[in-house]
Amino acid sequence: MQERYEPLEFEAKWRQRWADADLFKTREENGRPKFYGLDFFPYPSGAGLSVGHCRNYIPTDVLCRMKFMQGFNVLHPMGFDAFGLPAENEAIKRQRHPEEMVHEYGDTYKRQMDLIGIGYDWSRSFYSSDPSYYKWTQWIFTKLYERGLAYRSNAAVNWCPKDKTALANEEVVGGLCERCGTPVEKREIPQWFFKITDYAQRLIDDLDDLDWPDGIKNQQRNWIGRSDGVEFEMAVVGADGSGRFDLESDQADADKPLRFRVFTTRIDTIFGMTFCVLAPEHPLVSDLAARADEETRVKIQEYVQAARALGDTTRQAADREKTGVNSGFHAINPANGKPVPIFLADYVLMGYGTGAIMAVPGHDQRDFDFARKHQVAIVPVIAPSIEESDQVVAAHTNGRAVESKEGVLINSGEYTGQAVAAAQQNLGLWMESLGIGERKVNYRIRDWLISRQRYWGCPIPILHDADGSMEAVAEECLPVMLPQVESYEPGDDGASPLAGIPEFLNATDSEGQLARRETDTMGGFACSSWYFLRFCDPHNFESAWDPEKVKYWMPVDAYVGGAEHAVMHLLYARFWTKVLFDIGLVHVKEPFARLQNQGQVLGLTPYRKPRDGEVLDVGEDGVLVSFEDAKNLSEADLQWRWVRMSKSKGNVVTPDEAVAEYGADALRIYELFVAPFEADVQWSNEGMQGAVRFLSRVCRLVSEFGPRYRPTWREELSGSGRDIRRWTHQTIKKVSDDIEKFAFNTAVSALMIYVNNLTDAIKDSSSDAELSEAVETLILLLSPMAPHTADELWEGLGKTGFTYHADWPRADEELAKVDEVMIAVQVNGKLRDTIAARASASNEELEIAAMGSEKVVFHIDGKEIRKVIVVPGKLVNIVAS
RNA sequence: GCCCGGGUGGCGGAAUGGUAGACGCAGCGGACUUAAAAUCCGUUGGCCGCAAGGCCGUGAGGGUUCGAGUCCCUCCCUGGGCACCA
Repeated sequence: MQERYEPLEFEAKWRQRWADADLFKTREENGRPKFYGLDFFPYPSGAGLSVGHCRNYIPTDVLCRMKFMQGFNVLHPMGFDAFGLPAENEAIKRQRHPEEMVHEYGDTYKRQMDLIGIGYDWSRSFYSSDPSYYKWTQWIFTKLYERGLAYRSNAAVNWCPKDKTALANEEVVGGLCERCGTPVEKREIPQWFFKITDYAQRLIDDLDDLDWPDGIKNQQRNWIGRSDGVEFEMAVVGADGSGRFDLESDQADADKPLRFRVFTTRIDTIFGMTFCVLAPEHPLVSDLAARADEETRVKIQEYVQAARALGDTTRQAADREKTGVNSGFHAINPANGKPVPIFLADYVLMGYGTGAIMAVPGHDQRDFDFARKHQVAIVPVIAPSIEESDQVVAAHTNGRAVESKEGVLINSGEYTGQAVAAAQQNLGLWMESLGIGERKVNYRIRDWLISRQRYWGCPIPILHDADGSMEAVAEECLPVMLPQVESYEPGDDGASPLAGIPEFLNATDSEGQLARRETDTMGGFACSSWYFLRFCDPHNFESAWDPEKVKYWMPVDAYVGGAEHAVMHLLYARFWTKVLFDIGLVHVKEPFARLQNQGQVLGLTPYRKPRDGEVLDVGEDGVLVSFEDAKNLSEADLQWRWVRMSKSKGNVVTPDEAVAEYGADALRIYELFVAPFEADVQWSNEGMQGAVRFLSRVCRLVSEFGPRYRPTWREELSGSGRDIRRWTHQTIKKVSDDIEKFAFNTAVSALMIYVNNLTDAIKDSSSDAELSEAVETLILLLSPMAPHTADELWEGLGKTGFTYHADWPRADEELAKVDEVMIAVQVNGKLRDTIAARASASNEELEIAAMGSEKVVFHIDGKEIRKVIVVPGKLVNIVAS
């Protein structure tokens, strides 16, 4: 038997045996509860896995292994998110075809996942680029199309000039392409969208029932961005401010009354409106320009042109000066009938609300800044109280709007004196009663732009008929196969490379007429929005899935991955699931009942202090240097930092290296133990060494005890090793509970304590039966975390088969109970002594025992005892003065 | 600016309102060794003390409580997300 942890001697052997036994093939036996454990669908990168990625896969594996041993049918699959830009860009760079490339990379991932002992059922694996998979991605697209949830629209979209494709809003961060950091441009191209906005409210509401990290739920709520407010109508009047607009003009519809609608969340401040703003793209702008005098018309047109020319990044920079132009027209404030000037300004966005606002400079900082620059009046209408209205004026003098919702209305006609909340309610009702406006909810989220003008994606299954209409490709004609091509580089013209392939492009519609295929492909997030359903029934060629199988396995019970997907994948997958629920194709409204985000593994990385005048990359305050160069730098110039492992930083540790040097189980134990699951960790060779030591101690304990091991210990328990049995059953409970709640670090800690205790206990030659139970239990509790070592030791005890097939130990609450406890004795809240007591001791007994302590007597000497607090099993606190 | 996290020994971290620092890493002392590595044993928050013991201590300040790392208020630092979204 192994006397120390020597992974080279047995780990590979066990992996081979597991593979030979098909150990991780999904069990679907009747009468067992199910458990679906899933890792985020990875894109297989050419760099392979780092030990950072393992931080995702190891914990899920531990939980799944324990669940299986507890008798669950466990679904623990893995596949590859192979379609999409990262793969295609990599393929272009390497002059390879993405198809063969992703399979090669996927094989590497699989090899590495096997190397660290992850128990995936590979028989269920697939690539999202497999026609047998994307056929059904297309099929789901047609389902959305039939329901009006997939539509084509000419829109000003975010275009990445480097990746040469349109991007979803979620893929644009701070005006830059999330993937390559290139500033995005606005382009008017017909694009495909999914109508996720129809589901905005449900996507917010159903978060409540999910067992997800609060941070992620919050991010989703913020991204969807519900705002409750009032939308109302404003009438445009002549420049003199009187009467309805009916300016004399030779234009035919010049006397048509002009109106526009505004949305506000602060209807309570309506009496403070001193101007209105239209977005430069607002449809009313051209009407106003047409009716304006020559000089103003030119000014308006110039401003609209200038706004259009600005990129989103510049235009939406929050610290930019507020530009704008006065239209010369006015609008009537419905609350007090007063006319206010209408400006055009690009700080108002056409894409949100109505593209027009009522501006209240007294209580909105943006309006305040604009009003100051353009000399518009600022009227305070909210104050802490009527008496304290001067505070508001003082703030304005200091250049600040008062955005607080605390306080009451002032200068607000009959509403003066009302609290903000009441006034919001009352003004909303008043507007509704007169039909001027109504209370309304707006969402920040936009529809999901799904089309990409790229080759390597799932073709959108749509035909453009000769008459200009569109139709979805019929199910029996799916999949629309992505053609095999030599060259697939994207062009600058906004057209997909597929548009240049006549054999693909030309097709016939359902009536046999000539038609043109849609040539855009779907962004990768479409493919990953349903893969968790396919895993339930991956070999189904008749349909996307058998509803019974999905009904059995869904929802995912533990979904594990990085927090960076908080609002993209997780929102899209929830949306698709809801649509499929509405169609009746799945029975769950939410795909992922429980979500856990693992922390990252950081590598120590050398940086050099910038030289004078050196320009740094965005977000960096030093210059990345290679480990070689670092050796030649002076200590003053060199800075070591902990940063996320990545190929480009040169700080990656691969599982291959870690396993070769320390062993797979050591890597597993280290990553589980080093920090809480969700925390970032700093990679350390010393820490790995600690894991090796722990596993060696386990081996030594089991091998030293081995000769005394009694397989029939159950019949031989004598009642002597009470402590041993108590540790055993306490540890079973602790480890089981901790794994369940993703507290792997404390689970390992509990095993370490257990091992330390048992190491002492075997020095005593008695209690062999109790120790036999303990050693068996130790191996089984260790099995999900260090499965190779557990199986090796299990066999060493003379057992046959795998620990994976053994029953998970059950904690006996009676045995876990302590019969003697240490009671803390405090005087005035300060610890003065600890005393031993029976666990069943009554409060009175504890109080008497505490009073009997010499140390306590010393501290209460001469004082009056005012109160004694007894916490059974814990402490006695004597309050004396 | 808004919304979430997080500040505990030299380090990673543990602690249902009830003995702060479990467990591990690093350090120190010792055993084994010709020696080193490995391993094992002991020790390790700070200050005072020969010791017994005492005092201080969970970012800062206040509060609630018999008792606060934990709950409440104010502030500081820090990580992340969103951000001209009306």
